[in-house]
Amino acid sequence: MADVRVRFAPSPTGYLHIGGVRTALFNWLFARHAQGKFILRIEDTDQDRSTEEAIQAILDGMRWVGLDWDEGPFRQTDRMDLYRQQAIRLLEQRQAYWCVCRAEELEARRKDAMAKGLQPGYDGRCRERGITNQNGDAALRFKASREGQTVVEDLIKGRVVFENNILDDLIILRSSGYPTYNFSVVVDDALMGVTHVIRGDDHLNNTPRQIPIFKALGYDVPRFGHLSMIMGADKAKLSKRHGATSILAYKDMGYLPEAMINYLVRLGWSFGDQEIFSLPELIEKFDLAHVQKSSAVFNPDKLQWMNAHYIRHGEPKRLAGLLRPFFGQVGLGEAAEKVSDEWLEKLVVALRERARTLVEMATAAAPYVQDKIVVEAAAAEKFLTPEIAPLLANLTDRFERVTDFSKTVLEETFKKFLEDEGLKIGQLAQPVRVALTGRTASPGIFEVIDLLGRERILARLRQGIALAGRTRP
RNA sequence: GUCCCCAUCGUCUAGCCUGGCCUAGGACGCCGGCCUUUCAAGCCGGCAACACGGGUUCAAAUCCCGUUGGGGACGCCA
Repeated sequence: MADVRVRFAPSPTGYLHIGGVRTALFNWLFARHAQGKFILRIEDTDQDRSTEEAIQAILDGMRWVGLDWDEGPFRQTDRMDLYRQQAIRLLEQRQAYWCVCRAEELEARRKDAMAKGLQPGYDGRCRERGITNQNGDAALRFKASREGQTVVEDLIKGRVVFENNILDDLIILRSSGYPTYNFSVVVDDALMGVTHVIRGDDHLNNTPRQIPIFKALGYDVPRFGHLSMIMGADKAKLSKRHGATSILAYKDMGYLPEAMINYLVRLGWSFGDQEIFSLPELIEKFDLAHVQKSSAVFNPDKLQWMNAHYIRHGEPKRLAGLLRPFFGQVGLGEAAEKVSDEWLEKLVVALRERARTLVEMATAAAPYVQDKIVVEAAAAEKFLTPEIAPLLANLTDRFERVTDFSKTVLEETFKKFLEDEGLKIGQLAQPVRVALTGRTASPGIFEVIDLLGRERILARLRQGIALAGRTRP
């Protein structure tokens, strides 16, 4: 077989959403697996709705998840001559004709037909009129066959048969001279040598309209594979209503691209019981045969679990770098600037088991990056009691006398203190935790100590003693 | 309305093509326990599904038909 060539062809009429990324991912994986080419093509023939910002957002999104392309990004608006040439060829071959029906008329007729329960398609009234495009404002229609069947041997759905009599003559060139989707895709897929068209389910009905165009133009028809859609919790096609569906929104919420990829690939594709896949593994194992035919509901909980997994197992150094931009978002921007990369790495190691997103991690980092903390009232109430005050004071004295303020020495000092006082670690760890972090939950107490450093430990211990010793109502 | 697609725990799925190994497996979530300096993580256990009805067969989650349900498409959008 010829070398595999696939493409991802989004239209820049909005941001790149989850569903688009999954389609891109499946194409990308298919290409990488087959050592073929992955082409990025921007379908911007809708002059009214396409925007430069959307193109940028698509590119940024693709880069963020790491889906790199071998060719492109091509823009259809740069290829107008090609479509017009091909369209004229069809006209000359008498496989296309000019139509002077007005858009408004067509719309009215369509509504009328729908209301009467008839097929809403174009009735073909200009089909045999032999109109010449004298005024330059006619649309060009493809003359579709009304007989026989068009069969799609879909790589995912299997054999799908369409009766040609349900097809109408679709417009391939608008009166503006711009090609329509169903025509430009065919021309581009043919000219770019695309061998496999892997796209959303919502295009399955377009396939029997596109196949005859490939044939009329004399090109090979590519293989098709139609992916089921991703739905929201309400089982409707994923849209803005379902909250953050822009892929970049997930970046901002503190998700890791590898978690996103891993989650998305499992939405419709499986390899036995396996859930976690590295990228090389995905490239090696991905195939269309194990792609689910039915649609899948997007499950934020599982994505979050997946993200937590990658945070826990990720390389601390990289995570630390990814974490930095999030401090600003949680109001720790200034405090975090003073922090060294080395220290931050240590912080990541301490926090990664309890953070599901980078936002959560940044939030949890507050007591460690800030100089001053506010002790939660309930925590102080419960653990910073008058009885604990002297113990805290004695511990502080011991810490003050320590000259080598290293984790090991501090831990030894702490344990020695427990021994001398005849205490179990559980009796003192919680009060100390509350004094040092202001919270009842934190990483291991010795990790906390290691993170804070002498000055802050002593200051917070003293603050804790003060809180514990105060008289209460 | 017409056409097309789909149908296993709440959700993602394995199994289906090539019927028996299925008392239907895994994962997320949920519940309980263990571990434990807290919270997590980890480990162990639990709840929970073959949409329905007909066939075919010795045997059906698996094959066939129908019903129901869900989704998508029917644009001078893509």
